Amino acid sequence: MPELPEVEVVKQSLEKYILNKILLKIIVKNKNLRFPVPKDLSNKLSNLKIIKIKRISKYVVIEFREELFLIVHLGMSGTLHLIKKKKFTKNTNLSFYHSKNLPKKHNHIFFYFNNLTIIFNDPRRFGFIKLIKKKKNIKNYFKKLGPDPFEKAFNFNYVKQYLFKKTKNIKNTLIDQNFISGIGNIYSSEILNYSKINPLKSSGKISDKEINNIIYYTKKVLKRSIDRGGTTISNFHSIKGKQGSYQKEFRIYDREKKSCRNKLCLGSVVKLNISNRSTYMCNICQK
DNA sequence: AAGAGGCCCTGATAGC
DNA sequence: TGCTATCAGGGCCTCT
Repeated sequence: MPELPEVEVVKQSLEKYILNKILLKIIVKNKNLRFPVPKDLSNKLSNLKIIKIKRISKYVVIEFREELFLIVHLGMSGTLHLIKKKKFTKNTNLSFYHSKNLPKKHNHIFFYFNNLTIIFNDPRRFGFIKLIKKKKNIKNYFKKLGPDPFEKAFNFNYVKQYLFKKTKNIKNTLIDQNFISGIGNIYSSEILNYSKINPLKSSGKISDKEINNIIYYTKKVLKRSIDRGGTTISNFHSIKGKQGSYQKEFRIYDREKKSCRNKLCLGSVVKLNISNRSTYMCNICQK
């Protein structure tokens, strides 16, 4: 699930359900995620109130009292699920499953609250959670990340300065978290198609007009996706909680051989392999 | 020292 | 049907 929009949706869901609540305990069923889950996690966090929930790039940061921060990363296949003791309602937010639809396998961590439980599920285990003490260490942990696309720091001067000295292709630069944080493989293709830029074009050769397009469409695409609840693809289970629907609006991603959706363009979608990852582009309008 | 590529892991799908 | 190969939303690490 996890590029910026999907993580933002998860963050908003968590705010709705666990902000200002007290965590009772954590049970770790499988500590072998991307990084081992710390042993004393439950001891450190039990009976502490959650006072803030943030998204930083593709990470969710849950702040507890006593300056303890739980960093959650969903990797490629991580999801959070909600079990409520009360009756499940249609208002139950995105990204959570009704208890009866909880996947049978790969439920690694259980976070217990008074009337609900949050479950971290991740088949591929590229996700992880990490505990950090003190605010200054949070800053330090994320110090290499580029600006968030919605921050003022993501502006023409910044992008121009960053790109002009780079030789690698613009697609790889867009998904480089040290440049901008939050764009991944799907949205990079979408943004470049809207911007009419060939993904293989050298970053240093991107024109001023193209820079403005990248900035404009990055915000536009990500915002639109957040509003649609993010993107849901590769469903492992047919019955889920409410899903994101941005995949219905894909203009280029996963549309190989279909026609380009840009206005007046008669091109068709080509699939490229760039650094061992799929990239989609129009064979006519993306120069 | 920037950039390319391998790798971590499970599951879905395509092709034979 | 049952095998094998390939691919999947990320990012860290190593090598050049």
